[in-house]
Amino acid sequence: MNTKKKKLLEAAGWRVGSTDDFLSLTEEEAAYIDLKITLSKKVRQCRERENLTQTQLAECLKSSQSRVAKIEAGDPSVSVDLLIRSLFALGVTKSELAKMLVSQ
Amino acid sequence: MNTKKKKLLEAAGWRVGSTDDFLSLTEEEAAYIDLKITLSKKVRQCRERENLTQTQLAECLKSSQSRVAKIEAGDPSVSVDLLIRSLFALGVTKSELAKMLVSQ
DNA sequence: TTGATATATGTCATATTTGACATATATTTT
DNA sequence: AAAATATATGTCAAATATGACATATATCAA
Repeated sequence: MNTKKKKLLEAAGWRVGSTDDFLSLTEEEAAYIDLKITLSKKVRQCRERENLTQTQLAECLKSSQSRVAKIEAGDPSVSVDLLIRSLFALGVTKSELAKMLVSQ
Repeated sequence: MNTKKKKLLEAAGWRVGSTDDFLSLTEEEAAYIDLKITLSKKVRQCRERENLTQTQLAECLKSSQSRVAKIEAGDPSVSVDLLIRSLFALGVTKSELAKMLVSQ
């Protein structure tokens, strides 16, 4: 995946319509970015539901507050691995994760 | 002795050196590995359904045959990112991906 | 059998992701 | 208001993932 493309997309902000035809993304690139955005939003949702600070979640993840901020910001430097591990750390199950993908 | 967890690790191709290693496996680590195994199986399923060789899928992914083999083997060097990008490259949609997580 | 094609495994230089840190900016509390 | 707390952003060395390659082992057709 083109990192520059992702960075551009992210810098421009996602709220402007769909990502599909933006910068001529392929279907799979769009799906991948869409997934990352969905997951990043869910991390914030779950963390706030658990009344945890970013610092507290960072401790669970053995990471840092700044990285949690990036996770929730959908920063391009954050992998799907880390997003999903964050959700698991917040107690999300596989079936709940599945629901997250479709619920948006 | 949690043999279930050990089997999870071994099925994924992880080298479980000592008993201590797999005993320290937390629920979230187990969920993460379980997810990777599920996804790797689905990649093979989808590729075979499309009648593609590993080499052909590698071309789609701009990767290599050896990496596709590792993807399908659930090799620990393969990220969830790559697993999911592989599925998207095979035409899997977000909602289909969601179903994959629960169907096993 | 042989040869052709497909998949598996090991290694490695490069690329990407990571936690950590500094520090800026919100947000809340007193 | 200031102080305390929470979140955002930029940077970077170290850790991890990656494609590419060599080569081993299947699988299958002739």
